[in-house]
Amino acid sequence: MKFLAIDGNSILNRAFYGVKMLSNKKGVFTNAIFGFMNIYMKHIADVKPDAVAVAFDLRSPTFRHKAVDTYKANRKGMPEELAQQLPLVKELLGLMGVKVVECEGYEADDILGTLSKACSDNGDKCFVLTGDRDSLQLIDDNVTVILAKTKEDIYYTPDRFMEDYGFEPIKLIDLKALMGDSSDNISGVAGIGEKTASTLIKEYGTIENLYANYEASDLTKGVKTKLANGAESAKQSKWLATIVRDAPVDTNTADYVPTEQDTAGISRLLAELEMFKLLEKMNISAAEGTNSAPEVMAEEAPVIEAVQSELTADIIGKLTPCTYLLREGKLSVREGSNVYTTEDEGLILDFLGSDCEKATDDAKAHYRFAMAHGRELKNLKNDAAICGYLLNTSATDYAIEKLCAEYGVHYYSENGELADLLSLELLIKRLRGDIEKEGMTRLLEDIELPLTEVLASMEDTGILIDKKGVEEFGTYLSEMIEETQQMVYDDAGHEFNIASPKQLGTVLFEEMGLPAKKKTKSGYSTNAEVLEELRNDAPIVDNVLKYRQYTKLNSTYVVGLLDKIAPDGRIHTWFRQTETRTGRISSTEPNMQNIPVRTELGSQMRKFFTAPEGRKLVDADYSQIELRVMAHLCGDKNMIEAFNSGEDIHTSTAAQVFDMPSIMVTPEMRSAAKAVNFGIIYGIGAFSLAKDIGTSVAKAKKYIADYLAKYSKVNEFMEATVDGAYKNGYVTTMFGRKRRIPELASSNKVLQAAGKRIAMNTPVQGTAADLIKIAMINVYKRLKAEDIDAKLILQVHDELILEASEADADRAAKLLCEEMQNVCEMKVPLSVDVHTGSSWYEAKQ
DNA sequence: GTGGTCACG
DNA sequence: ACGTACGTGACCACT
Repeated sequence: MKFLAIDGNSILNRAFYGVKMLSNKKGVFTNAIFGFMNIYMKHIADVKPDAVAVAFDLRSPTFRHKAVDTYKANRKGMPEELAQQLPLVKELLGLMGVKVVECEGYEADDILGTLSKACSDNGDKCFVLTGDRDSLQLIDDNVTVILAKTKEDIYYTPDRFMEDYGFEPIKLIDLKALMGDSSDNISGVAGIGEKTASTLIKEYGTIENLYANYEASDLTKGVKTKLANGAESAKQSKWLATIVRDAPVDTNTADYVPTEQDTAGISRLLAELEMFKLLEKMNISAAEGTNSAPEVMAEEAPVIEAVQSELTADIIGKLTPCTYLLREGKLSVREGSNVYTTEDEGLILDFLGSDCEKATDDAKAHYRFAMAHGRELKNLKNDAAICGYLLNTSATDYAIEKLCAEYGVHYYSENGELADLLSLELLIKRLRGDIEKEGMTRLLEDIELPLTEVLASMEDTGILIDKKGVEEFGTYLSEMIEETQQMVYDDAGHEFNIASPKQLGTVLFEEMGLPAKKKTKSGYSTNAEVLEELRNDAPIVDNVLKYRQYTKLNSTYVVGLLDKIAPDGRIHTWFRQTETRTGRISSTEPNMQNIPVRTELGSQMRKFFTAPEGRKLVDADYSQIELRVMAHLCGDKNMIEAFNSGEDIHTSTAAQVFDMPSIMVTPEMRSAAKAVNFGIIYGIGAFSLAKDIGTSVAKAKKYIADYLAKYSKVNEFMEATVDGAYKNGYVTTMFGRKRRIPELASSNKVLQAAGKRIAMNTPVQGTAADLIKIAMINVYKRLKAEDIDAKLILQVHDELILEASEADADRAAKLLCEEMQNVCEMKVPLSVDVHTGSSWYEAKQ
């Protein structure tokens, strides 16, 4: 038989350090489990074993011998993030029918030693999977050690070992006895390192033989002295380095044949851990575990034998509150125990436009479907994806099946295509209850759900783009790219791919010998910040920067946007409402929230976003909304006063921090104050501030200290927010939006510091997001109510853009400005700049 | 699929 | 000793 023996601790450890930190919404870390399972599944597939054992350490204080109770004492204790994953891996393996082996007083490699010896004695083939080279001593004709490395695995057979080490595997023990191993507290022979030890073992084989013969040998005097002094230590080290092969564990290999796996249990555990990809990989449906999930009350299960019939116009008129789904042109509506279906477009539109209260899972798509046909979606009362998002802004996917698994809601996989619909009703009930409990009902009903229709309308309307203008700009850029590229080649003396950071690094820092300032994981850093510093050192640098600018504009904006022009000549972006951790919306395909504006050349791009003949674009943006939100949230008198004075906020900050009248503030002082203001919003750090304004860390520290002294309530607010985040595991915005911060539970200082900054930033960024969302809803409603010929078309976080008829443009601008300014009563005024023009470029002036 | 880079707020 | 400000999305090279 083929036996696979796995060093659980070693593999889990490798997985933990090799996979980026992951956690589920409850803050349970999962990266090691994830990595372990990937390694496990790969080797099951490769080895195809008949029997499997996973061994774990279980050491008692009386381990081995009192004299060596410091053994492995200096090995770092397991970090908490890893420790909490250990029992979960064992549980998972148990559910999979795989035997977990632990033995009081023995380490995992002792168990592997014992099992592999049993196999070897039986003539069974044994594969030992580990990340630890110590186990290579177990290799023999029947035992192959698979050494798991970061990039690849090495299958160590006796031949392969001989090739690498030049002696037999068993002599690895002798090698270690000489050279020692600090991580295992094996002292070895003082003064003998890997090189000498290896030579000695190749020559003498074992330490016994070495000690019997070394005195008469031609070894140097120094080595002889070291050996003589270390004789006792060598002997003890050999004993320590020897893996036990007779631990008291079950050595009947037949007992390790995996038993049947508990698919429901696996599904429940992995859903809890939010490891859906793995579940898929294991060919288990995410829904399988939920039928027996403890949270599900039997009476909550809906009637499975729903009466199915064709939807008719007659039924539509009589529908009471219902849930529905619209998938690939097929509508299914559930009302009580009835399910109605239809593929008739007219009926579907009639249903969407009916007065019946509705709940679904992707309302924005349905609004768009209705709008595209000049119809409406009326009385939409709930959306499962939006609820799922509000309850956990960090998930990647809010599909019904996953939400069911996550919230322990019954999922009727046996009911085929209607499973989602049957489950949706229960799901909505559950999610709605949770939203209520978490105090987010108003956020859902007054902000997110109404916003869905606004976003749908914005997507549906789109923005006109001057295709010809963009193409001409592209032609110009192509010429410039060609020209700049040639100059770079000339400077370098040969052609290469300038877009490859690797090749560029070689050219700049090796061939041309420019000073490398920063390194990335994979080589030299060549980003703009680094190149900017080298600008005066060589002409190639300037040309590379220009090349980057031109190619970025061309590929991302010219080519990228031309690719997205719809038949109506407009760009219809997708606004994502369940994407960001903070509550902002995002924009994709194309991203209309990062159209260039900061550079002269880049901003030309905005000239191609236009209003059609007879219409105008109206653009309004909040000024320093996040700082104003901060002033409101913390209630600092000085900060509020600064905003109330109507003076430039950065000048005002400089005046207060440097304690002088505004008129004395120099541009440098203002710019430093501006940087500090930004830093405050991001969760300040002296290092980054220093880098940003090009000063010393010490000076940056003083700026921050002076700032926080002047605005003491800001300091108090930040501290209170971070404290609350530690206590609750989440932070909230002014309108009750929540974001969980699992980073704060980490014992990794860097991660925890990042968690603190997230805690400080999210209430501010999130509240600003709440505010503009409310403004959008109000603007949308008023434009309709007042019958103004204008429509919202874009949102860029603190900026809203309307397209209006020339006749209504002024009214629209006034309305837009009013709604944005008056969106909410605050302790500071909200200031809005509004402009009108024929293009986005003009309207932003 | 990941990392580097760069566009925006 | 190490990394270094918050939130996004797109494109390219490379594995």
